[in-house]
Amino acid sequence: MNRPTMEDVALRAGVSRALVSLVMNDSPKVSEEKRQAVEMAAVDLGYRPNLHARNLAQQRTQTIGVLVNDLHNPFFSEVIDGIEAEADRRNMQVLILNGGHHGAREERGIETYLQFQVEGMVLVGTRLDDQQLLAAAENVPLVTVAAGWEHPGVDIVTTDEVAGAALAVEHLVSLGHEAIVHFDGAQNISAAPRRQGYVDAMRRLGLEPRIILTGDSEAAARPACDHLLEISEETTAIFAFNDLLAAGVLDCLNDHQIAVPDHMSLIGYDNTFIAALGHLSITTINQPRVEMGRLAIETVLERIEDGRTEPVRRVLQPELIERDTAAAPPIKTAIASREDTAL
Amino acid sequence: MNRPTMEDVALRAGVSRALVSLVMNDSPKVSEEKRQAVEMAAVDLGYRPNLHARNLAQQRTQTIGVLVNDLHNPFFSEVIDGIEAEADRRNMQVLILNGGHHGAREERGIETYLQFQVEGMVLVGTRLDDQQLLAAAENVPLVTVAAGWEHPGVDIVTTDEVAGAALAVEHLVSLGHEAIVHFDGAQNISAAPRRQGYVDAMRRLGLEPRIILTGDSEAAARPACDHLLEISEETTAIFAFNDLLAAGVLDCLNDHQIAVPDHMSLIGYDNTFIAALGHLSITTINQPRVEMGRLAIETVLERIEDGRTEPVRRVLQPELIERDTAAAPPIKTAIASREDTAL
DNA sequence: TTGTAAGCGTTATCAC
DNA sequence: GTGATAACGCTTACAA
Repeated sequence: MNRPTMEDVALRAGVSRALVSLVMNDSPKVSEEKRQAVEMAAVDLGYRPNLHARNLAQQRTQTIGVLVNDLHNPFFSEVIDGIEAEADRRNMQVLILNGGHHGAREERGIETYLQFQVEGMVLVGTRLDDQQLLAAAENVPLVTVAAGWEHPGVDIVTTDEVAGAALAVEHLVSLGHEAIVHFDGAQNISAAPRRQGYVDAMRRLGLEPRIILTGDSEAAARPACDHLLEISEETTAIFAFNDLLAAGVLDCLNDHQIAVPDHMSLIGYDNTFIAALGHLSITTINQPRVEMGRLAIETVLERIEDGRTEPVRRVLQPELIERDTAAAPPIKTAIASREDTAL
Repeated sequence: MNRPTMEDVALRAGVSRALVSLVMNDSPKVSEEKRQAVEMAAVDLGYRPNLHARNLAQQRTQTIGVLVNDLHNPFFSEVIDGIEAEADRRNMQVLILNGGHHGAREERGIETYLQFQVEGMVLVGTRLDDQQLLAAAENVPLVTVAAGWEHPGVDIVTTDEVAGAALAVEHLVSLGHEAIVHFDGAQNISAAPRRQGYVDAMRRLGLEPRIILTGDSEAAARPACDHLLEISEETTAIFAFNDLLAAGVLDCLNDHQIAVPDHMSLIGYDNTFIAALGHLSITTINQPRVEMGRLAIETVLERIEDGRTEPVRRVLQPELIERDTAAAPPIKTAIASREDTAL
């Protein structure tokens, strides 16, 4: 026999299908007697409600679709923690789909969610373009986390990345650095605001911004770092697009016998657990990831349950986390003889 | 107006609902003319098939549920890569649910999948007990990855972790180590086989196993490491339960001014990107994670599509990855004056 | 090739 | 309280 249905349970309990439904949704208006009978029958048969039938009949799914750019990046998994916790609290089921860095996958993910009739979508760090975003937002409440431009119809939860980058620059300058270069995140969705923040802050402080197009992975660090050391003798600090990149830079500097932070300071971004690894201990910029996830669910639920219709933009504040890779620059003479005094 | 349905599309295209269905599932037996008409109507209306209705009518979901123990651990995200790639190739949709280290969440996840009518389930590193496992396996093809005991009705994809641990021990011994201690994974599902492999290998080589109950996170390393250094002067090598733990140990040794690998050798497990981080460069044991994911889907599909019924157990081989944390032990005199010669 | 009609397993609206 | 009965949106024989 196939999976038992409500009909089967009803038959066995000697009641009607509707009564079984009421019991399953523990409605108050059902006699204790019948309730017991139904519950027994259900257990005996190993009955399990069919979610599709339920969703179809109920015309709602209580489900929110989460699409994440890259499951490997620890940044995203912590945002998911916040999302799951809040969704649990609000009795919403969440589905997770992984973009895997692939635009096509992300598009398919959105389509899947739409067909699934999710009641809301949360896009975490995805790089969908405006058109795709808006197309999706027409059909369902949509909030982007750590990604995405301003758009009517799309809610945004993010941190002020421009300010975050400025924090890094200001910290380095306050330590006495002037020749600070930025290893930028290339096509990563957050690359632009961080670059912007870096450039603005440098200019504001009367310094010359210098940017090397790099990327957002550890591997991307090597060529950029090698290049920098080749062309520039005087650089004393690097502001890396993210922690992963910073880890790569650290490695490269190590190979080049350049001590951190004695001869080169380094700041990352995201404050993922990578930066916290004792052995690396990278000074970085924190984003409140769990809170971002929580807020994303809250925000999307405002549309679903409270019927909000104007877009909102929630911006959290980044924070400097001081660790061991940023310190005062070496005195000039030390720079000149970098080789001699290296680690 | 609500979401358009097939009915709406049919009306607009001037055909029957069934015809629309045929077009949607691009059946060959529909005239080019009508197909065009239907497609136009669908686009005009922004029609999107309702997955629940489809699943209900079709009596299948083409969906495999993946339940993963901990999204933070990079080990799991790579298994997921393999799962997604293979599922794509085989035209199966995968859903991901996160156990988040929580037994209760895992149970709920299984229940959700069952109600969802998934056609198969993949459990990655979960710690469900036998009873829960079997209960689930009764309803749907089930394969565990890197987790779970032998069970009729449950397929297993794993690596030979006993052999993996032995690999670590043998490598250290071949370098000349004798006083090798194991920091074990406590309640982690893989702790037992790795511990076993360590003990067996040590005994086989005539050495005395020494185990310190530790855990599976970076944070767990500190107390164990402190403890070890307090009680034992002669230890020359540590075999850590996993890379994360090894990273923590590295940090602790660093604080204690013990040079790695000069005065202490260290081997991790999993070969996650943590171990590969240039700055850490931890010698470790590799598990072919992507292949494990791929194989998991293949295995579950054998039951779904080919109707296999006897359980299988697919065991892949682990592999030693030599990096920079394991070398010959210091000569005896160096050990005695560890403090003096430290980094 | 196309249309008709009978499900798929629930929920929801009514009467009783 | 409880039971018919009509949706829900789609697929799938079967007929035409």
